[in-house]
Amino acid sequence: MQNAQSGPMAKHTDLCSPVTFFKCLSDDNRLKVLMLISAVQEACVCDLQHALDIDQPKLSRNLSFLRKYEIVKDYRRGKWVFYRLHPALPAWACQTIRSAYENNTKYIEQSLTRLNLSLQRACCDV
Amino acid sequence: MQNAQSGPMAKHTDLCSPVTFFKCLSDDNRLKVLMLISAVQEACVCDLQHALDIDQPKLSRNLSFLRKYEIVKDYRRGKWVFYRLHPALPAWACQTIRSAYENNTKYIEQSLTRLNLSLQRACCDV
DNA sequence: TACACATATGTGAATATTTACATATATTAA
DNA sequence: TTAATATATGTAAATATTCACATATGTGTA
Repeated sequence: MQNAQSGPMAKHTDLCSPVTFFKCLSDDNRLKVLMLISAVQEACVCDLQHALDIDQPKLSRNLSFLRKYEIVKDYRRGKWVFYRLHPALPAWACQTIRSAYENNTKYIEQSLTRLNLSLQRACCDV
Repeated sequence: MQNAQSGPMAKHTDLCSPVTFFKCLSDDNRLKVLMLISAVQEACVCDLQHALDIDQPKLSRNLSFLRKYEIVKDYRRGKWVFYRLHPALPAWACQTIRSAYENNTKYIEQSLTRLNLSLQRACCDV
């Protein structure tokens, strides 16, 4: 008999096995979301959308993915939903995201610039 | 115009963009191979095969994947091929693998035990 | 209540990845 | 040279993921 194989995305039972965690980071938009949140602590959906320059349902899908595996947590404030790294995210995972961010500045640069522009406009203040 | 999307696996030009790196870690067998190598420095294919208990072509495919993106490097010694982390792997990436290994002992435990048994038998000594 | 804005989700098609099996290549020993 | 062992790869089918579009839900305001 063989070990468990990679197969489909892990079910909700093994929230954040290491493979599942890395699957969360293995998509361009998801990784950027995590890097951005790691950089600015929290961001609302519309700011992330500006930063990544992707359509709304696509971002929403990726956020839903990250939520499902408890990598991020959402906080609704009025009309807006803000995202942060999940408070229960293990330290090593948190550190992995931080270190990916710090060591790949070129990769995230443009998105971060856009995010900061969007934050300055403060469209989502409560 | 939208940014580059996740799309197919990155081509050989962007060796080890962070997304590509995490894609390498987002498969059960690949992640285990990397953890094992991180633990014992180097291992030959047949020992990895025993450790992971998967068929030979499947392991070979995954090693080929990791080789392609320069996460591991192969060294032939006689009939056997040994794998190590690639010497050019950036420190942050190396540290990410190490830390995934150290913080998920339960996940890799069984494979590591099998690997050590296989190493004791020393079937692949030159 | 009705409307507008922000965000999320259902669904099928498009696309990417993995698997399984057969077969190829490299090395050593007989 | 032939055989045996170790490892790699071609290929098509199976499977998983992502995309695009339409639409749904939640919240504040007129």
